[in-house]
Amino acid sequence: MTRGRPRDTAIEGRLLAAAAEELRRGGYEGLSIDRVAERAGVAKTTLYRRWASKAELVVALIASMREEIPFEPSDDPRGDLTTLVVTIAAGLSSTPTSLIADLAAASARDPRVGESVRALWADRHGAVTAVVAKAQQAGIVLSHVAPAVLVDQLVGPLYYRLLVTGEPLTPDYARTLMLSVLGPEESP
Amino acid sequence: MTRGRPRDTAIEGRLLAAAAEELRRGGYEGLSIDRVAERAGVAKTTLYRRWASKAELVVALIASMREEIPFEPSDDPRGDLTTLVVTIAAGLSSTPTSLIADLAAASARDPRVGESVRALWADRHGAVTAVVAKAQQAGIVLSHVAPAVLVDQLVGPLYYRLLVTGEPLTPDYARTLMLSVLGPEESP
Amino acid sequence: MTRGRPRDTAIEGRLLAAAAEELRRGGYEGLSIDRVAERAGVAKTTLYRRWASKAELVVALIASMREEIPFEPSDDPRGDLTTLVVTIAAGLSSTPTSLIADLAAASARDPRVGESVRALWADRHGAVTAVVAKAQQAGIVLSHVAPAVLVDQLVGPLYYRLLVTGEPLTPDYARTLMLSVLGPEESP
Amino acid sequence: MTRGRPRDTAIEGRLLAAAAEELRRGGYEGLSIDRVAERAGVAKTTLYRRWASKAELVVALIASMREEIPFEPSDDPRGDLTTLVVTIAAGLSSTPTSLIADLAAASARDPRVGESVRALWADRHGAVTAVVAKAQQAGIVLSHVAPAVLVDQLVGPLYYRLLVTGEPLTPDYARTLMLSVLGPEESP
DNA sequence: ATATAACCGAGACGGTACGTCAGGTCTTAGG
DNA sequence: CCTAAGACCTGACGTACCGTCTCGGTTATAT
Repeated sequence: MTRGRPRDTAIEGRLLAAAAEELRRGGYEGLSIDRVAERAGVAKTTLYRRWASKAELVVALIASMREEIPFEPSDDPRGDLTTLVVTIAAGLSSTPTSLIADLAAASARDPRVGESVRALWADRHGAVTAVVAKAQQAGIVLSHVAPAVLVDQLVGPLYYRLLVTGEPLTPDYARTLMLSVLGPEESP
Repeated sequence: MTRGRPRDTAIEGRLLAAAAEELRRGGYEGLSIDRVAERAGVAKTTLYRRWASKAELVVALIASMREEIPFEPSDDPRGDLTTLVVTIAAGLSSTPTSLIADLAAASARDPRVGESVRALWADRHGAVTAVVAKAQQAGIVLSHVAPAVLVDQLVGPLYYRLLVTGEPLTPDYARTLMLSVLGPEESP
Repeated sequence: MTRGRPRDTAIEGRLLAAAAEELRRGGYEGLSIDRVAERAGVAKTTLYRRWASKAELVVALIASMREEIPFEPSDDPRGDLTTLVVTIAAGLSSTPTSLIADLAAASARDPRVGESVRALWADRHGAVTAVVAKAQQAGIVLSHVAPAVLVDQLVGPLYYRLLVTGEPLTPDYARTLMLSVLGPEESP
Repeated sequence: MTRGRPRDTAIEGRLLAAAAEELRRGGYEGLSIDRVAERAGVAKTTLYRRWASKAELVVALIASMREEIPFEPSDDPRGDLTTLVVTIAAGLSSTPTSLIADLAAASARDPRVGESVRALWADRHGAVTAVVAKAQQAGIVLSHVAPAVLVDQLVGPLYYRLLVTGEPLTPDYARTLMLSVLGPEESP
């Protein structure tokens, strides 16, 4: 079925490592395909066989850098949600802002990149959505609005602060968001 | 004291106008210094005499793009807020997304650009904050969270959809946000 | 061993042809790298891959321009010499003066260019030298001076008029030179 | 008659000195008008008021660098001529070759420059012509050719060597030229 | 004494070219 | 079918230079 010389599996790792180093130094703009290939000791063609553009390379890079968020929903939707939002905020603020902005820009320019980038956030946001729905069913949360909207109001402000106002994403801020969206916890 | 030929004051305007048009079409990356100069009917050197790089040009451009949004608060904070959010959403969705993303990216890279860009949104967001504060005082809105956070939850989702999820910014969506944040209107 | 895509051999020719045309029109100063590349239907980088600067391009160009002048010595050295000098004069005056001057200037600046340029004239001057030597042996010409000096006195005035005094190089003038150097023809 | 503020006579000297230094370092191409003006502590306009172009500046510079050749014709045309040719050769070889070539090139491009440059050589060559004519009248030199042609054969080879073949201009060579043109001196 | 004309410094301006760099595609030889 | 190497195209970048121009301000001479 698959004939010919197989891909050297080690190459991908070397390329991503090289790209990571480049990204670390000069950001998205400072990342040069030529330099990445050279640093990895690989021909440019070999890189392009794996990712069709600089944007895709970076998407893959980010994807590889992201640690799986092992998330086990408990019986406490409110607690779960807080954990999730705090984790997302932490993840965002530990990534160079310009990178995230660049990914957004690349997404806006090229729909295919957009798809990849959205896939990048997908599981985090999916997890949030799931928990919010669960909370709604449990009656903890206002049910007169769609869960997607609540998610937007939990996660959107994080990106907003990051990309627009430039204010910091502290865990406290994340918890305040929770409070505002879910309302104060009822004392039993 | 030492003067020399004064700068042609009309040129700066023509350059910024040309740059604005370029930016509108192709975003930050698509803005070419050569084309800007040509479109303005000016030598490239004349442009570089004013701004030392593409980045500086864009900073100045953004600063110059800031338009006043005449907003007259009425006695109905809820109505005012809806108008504002819908207007902001309309403004955002009528601007090329990539441009907004590029501005965010440029902001993240260069603090000076960030300052300019934030100033760009300042009026609008300021108006929202003012009205939210007023609504809180009138008891229309939950008062257990800072007004700034409520603003984030009204405006943030707009940018989030625009830059991250790519979903459309309909007036309906804006109204739904309002509903979620302020709660359903009380029937008198 | 390490190959890569081979250079397109046709390109060099096209570039040199384009450069020759440019040189013919505007001399060294008028030769624009951008125009040469454009005329050759080639990217500027492709040109720079071959020659690192305008000067190097011109060196190569001159080297390539060297044409053979088929000259068959007869039994009549005096006639041969006249033919040669008249031909050289005609060649010189049909070439734009500024080009020749530019070549001289470039030669003076860069020894490598000088070498190329000298090689350019080599055949012609070599032929003159040969015939002069032959004429000396035949006793037609003064033998108390080295043939090289006589050649200088036949060819030098041509360049002198061209580059210094600006006077025209007529065939008559060439013949007058001959007469002065060889003396009047003896009537048999 | 001549109203207005008179030119500052010191400036011309400073400009020429600055230009000379520039020329010494980088040749004609390396001479930058801006730098000359700056080095002379003078505005560019002030320079252009004196010379209309870089070429004219250089012409004036050369003219200013040329020392008067005080030449007193004696009763010995042969000796006079030798002196003259040797002096000219010395003058030429003490000037950077590229400069002379550049002047020739500039002359070919611009007739006005040509005129200036020719004026530069005028008196030297005029002196040679005068002495040659005198020698012809005295019967020392072949009279079947115009004096101008003999001059060309004495002076032309100097420029030829300088600009074309690149061979050195030794006093010996100058004397050999003399010998060839005038013939061996008759022993009385 | 007061125009007036030409000077001077400073620097903007248009135009043209330079050489470099980046992203992406294509071509060849070899594994 | 992959890899390596590198040529190629497109297009932009920022710099340098030339020669012109437009200022404010400074001398001189001519009226």
